[in-house]
Amino acid sequence: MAQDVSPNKTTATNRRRSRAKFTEDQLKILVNAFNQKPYPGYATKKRLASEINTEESRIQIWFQNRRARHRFQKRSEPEEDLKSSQDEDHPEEKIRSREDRRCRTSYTSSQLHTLIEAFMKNPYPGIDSREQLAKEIGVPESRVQIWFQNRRSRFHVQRKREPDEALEQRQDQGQDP
DNA sequence: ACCCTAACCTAATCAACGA
DNA sequence: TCGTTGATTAGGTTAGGGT
Repeated sequence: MAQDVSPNKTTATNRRRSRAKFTEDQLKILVNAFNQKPYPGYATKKRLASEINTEESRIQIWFQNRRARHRFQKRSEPEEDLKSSQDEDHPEEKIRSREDRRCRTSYTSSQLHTLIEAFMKNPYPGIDSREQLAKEIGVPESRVQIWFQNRRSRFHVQRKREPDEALEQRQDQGQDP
């Protein structure tokens, strides 16, 4: 698609975080945990993270990717396997036992100010920028990443809503759907 | 070249908190 | 109670590292 607000590549500040390589032991623990609970709560992710010595955000990403892969496979093989697997959700039971989320981060107005300013300069900060920002305002880098994701998403939505009007005080880098 | 998958993205939705 | 916004999800894309 021609939707390229994309990061300006080679700029050092837009680099991705380096790719993790899990050892077999680590993978074994992750896969095992996944088979028991594909939707772990925050406490579980935290525990796994310290167990295999990585960050909680890596665990989160790993589970997301793993679930996606599984769904894809299931689509290929719609039949088979019906009952042999363990557990299946009793909806009610599952909803009740919805695991804990990470508690909501609340930002001070000065932290928000810093974030917003950075967003206006570059809505797609790379790992280095995010880490620096995180250090500056004293929150984990993963929270900064989530903040940018939400901000971008809502920025896009807001834009669709108001095609015209309020076209006065906006400087954008020229992009139109 | 190709494959696998971590990293990253958007859009929708859940849910905490304050006015 | 309701709007704002942080957290989580589905589902898709980008890119690093191994073959």
